[in-house]
Amino acid sequence: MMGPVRSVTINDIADHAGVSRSTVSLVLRGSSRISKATIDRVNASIDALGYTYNRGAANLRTQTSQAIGLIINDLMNPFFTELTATIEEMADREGYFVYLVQSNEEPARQHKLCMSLLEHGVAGLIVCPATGSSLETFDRLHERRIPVCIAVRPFASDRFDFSGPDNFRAAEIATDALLKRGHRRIAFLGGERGNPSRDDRVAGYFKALQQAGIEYDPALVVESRPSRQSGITDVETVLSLRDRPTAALCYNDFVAISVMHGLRKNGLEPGSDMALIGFDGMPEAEMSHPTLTTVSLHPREIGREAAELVISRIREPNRDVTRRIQTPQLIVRDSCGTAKR
Amino acid sequence: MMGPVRSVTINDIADHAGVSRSTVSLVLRGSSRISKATIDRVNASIDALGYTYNRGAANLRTQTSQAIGLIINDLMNPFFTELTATIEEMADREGYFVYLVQSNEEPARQHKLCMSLLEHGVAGLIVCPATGSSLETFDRLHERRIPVCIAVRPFASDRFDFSGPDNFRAAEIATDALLKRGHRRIAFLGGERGNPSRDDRVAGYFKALQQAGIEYDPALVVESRPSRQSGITDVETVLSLRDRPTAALCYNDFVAISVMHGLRKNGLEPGSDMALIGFDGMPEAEMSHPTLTTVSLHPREIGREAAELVISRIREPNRDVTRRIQTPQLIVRDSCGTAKR
DNA sequence: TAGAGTTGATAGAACGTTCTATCTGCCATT
DNA sequence: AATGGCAGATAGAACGTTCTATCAACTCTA
Repeated sequence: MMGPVRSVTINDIADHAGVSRSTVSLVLRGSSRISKATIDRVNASIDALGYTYNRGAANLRTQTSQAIGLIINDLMNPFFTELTATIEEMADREGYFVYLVQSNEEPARQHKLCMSLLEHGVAGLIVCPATGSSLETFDRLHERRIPVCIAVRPFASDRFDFSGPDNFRAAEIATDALLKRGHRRIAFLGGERGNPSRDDRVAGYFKALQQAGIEYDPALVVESRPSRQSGITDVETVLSLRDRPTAALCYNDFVAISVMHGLRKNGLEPGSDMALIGFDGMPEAEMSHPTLTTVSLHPREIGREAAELVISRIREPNRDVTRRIQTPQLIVRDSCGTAKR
Repeated sequence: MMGPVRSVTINDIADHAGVSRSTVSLVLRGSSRISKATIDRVNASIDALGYTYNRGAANLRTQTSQAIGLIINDLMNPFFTELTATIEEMADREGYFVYLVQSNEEPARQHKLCMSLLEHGVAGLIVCPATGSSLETFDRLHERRIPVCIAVRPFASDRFDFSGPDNFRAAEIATDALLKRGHRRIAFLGGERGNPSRDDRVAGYFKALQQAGIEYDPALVVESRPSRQSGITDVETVLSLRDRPTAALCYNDFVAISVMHGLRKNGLEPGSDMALIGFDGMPEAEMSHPTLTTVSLHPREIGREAAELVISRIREPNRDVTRRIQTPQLIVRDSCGTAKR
């Protein structure tokens, strides 16, 4: 019936209210140099005509933007959604809007998304680098001089601000907790080589073993691309060894929960037959059975810092590069062998 | 050190390549009316100068946009993230970009987000209405004549396209499955009155009971705002009854998993001591212990249809309003009483 | 060789804002 | 009565694109 209505602009408001375009613009931005009477008249016209502010046009004129791009790896992972939730809160509070996208851990897609976000005119970017990220992407961002904060995984982070967890320390803490409970054969299940988070965790695990004087057994470190099922095969790999481990670090909480299923599938009880510790501290960990001992990486803190960093760099583009590292924290529950039931 | 670099524009490219602005614009859009030689020259200049396309300026000129706004209730809920993932895939395939935001089930926030998305110039909107949504929000959208698809929960959906599950049928299916297994006292745990999804499910549950000749007992229907813990108190409410239920429908899979914890906390075993069925069909349901019987609402299908509907309406604004209802599907696992171990 | 096409490229206005500079009254001061 | 200052409002250019109309240089045809 009705064709696409030509949108109501600031000019229409001006005509309707009998003032100039400039005046309407000033009213919209709450200028103090306009009289109460005109303000009221303009606002009345705005209501009457059903006006929507065209932020794109304004951004074009002012060469600014109130959007921040956020690239996460996986929307389905609560660690990233918690991170996202905090970033959105912070951004909102500061008057920014978040364009959220997921890279699916694909560097090519990540590159495309970065370019797309630039075209969409973001004022800054928070990127959780995909495993296998190419330097080219970040070179491009750097030469465009766009404020960027790298989050969660340190990649090319000497040139950009960074907010993330201390993965090395996290694995040390977890390994120590298992050692303290008397375990000598401890596996590390899941994660792919080349993913800096995973590699740092393996390094921390190695260091803790070494300090306890335990020889490192490569057969106990199982690599795999994390999925909802991967933990099952990961744990079966170490169950097939002559000398089985009595405990395992799992790359993240997802893997840990899937390892629980793998154990049950093989007639073993998670927690008592094999002690388990995950990483991330996602809320679901508390709802698993047995409840999951995990090293919380404080996604909300990481998100808060990342948002702060990118916003502060938008405002002050030339300040020094800064790194904010969150200290991880062990949350002891039932899966690490102190089962209470 | 370096101030904010004035961005490279189409004019700079034109100067560098020794052609006109119009020519560069045509090259960017892949026009066939430009000679191979000029195309190459222009592309060379684009690479040399490091140009980024300003989509905002183009949108202003063409009065179009390739962005679709998506408002979901809760980023932390896998049902919505699966929905989102499919919508993003579809949008991407059709050349659209998704602006994703969450309403946190707050109508006021939802209203603000709608207005904000309009200002950011989306071509269309997919909204999963928050519980307690005000009609005003949707009136505003309607008078602005912006293409809108309502998803998941039918609200004001006589004026807008809709894609969602058949909640009534879902509850009938679930209730029948429990009746077939011999249960007579079946509870309905979680969800808030006023949430159309929940109300439809309760109605379907009621209908199935009625058809089986079972009298409806209001004490078995427990209302609560769903959270990661709410199922615990929900189930404790019905455990305190003289005549306890032997089975329960849970408002969604989250609630169901939390109900499992509530049962264990009270010394009961989920599945054998109380049969449980959830709704949504989220991937975690397969990873719980016992594995969760659930009615899948096919979030991916709902997302696919929603994306199709909004894109088709962007292209053809005046076609008739359409509704796409997904038929739910029971996925039988261990929690409904057929435990195999 | 004049006219008609065709191919490739272009000038200038337009999209909806904001910014800079300026203007009009009015009041107070001399 | 002339001057200065101030409050409130405005005209016109500008942001980076695309669109409409037009142009210049060829090639083909009769």
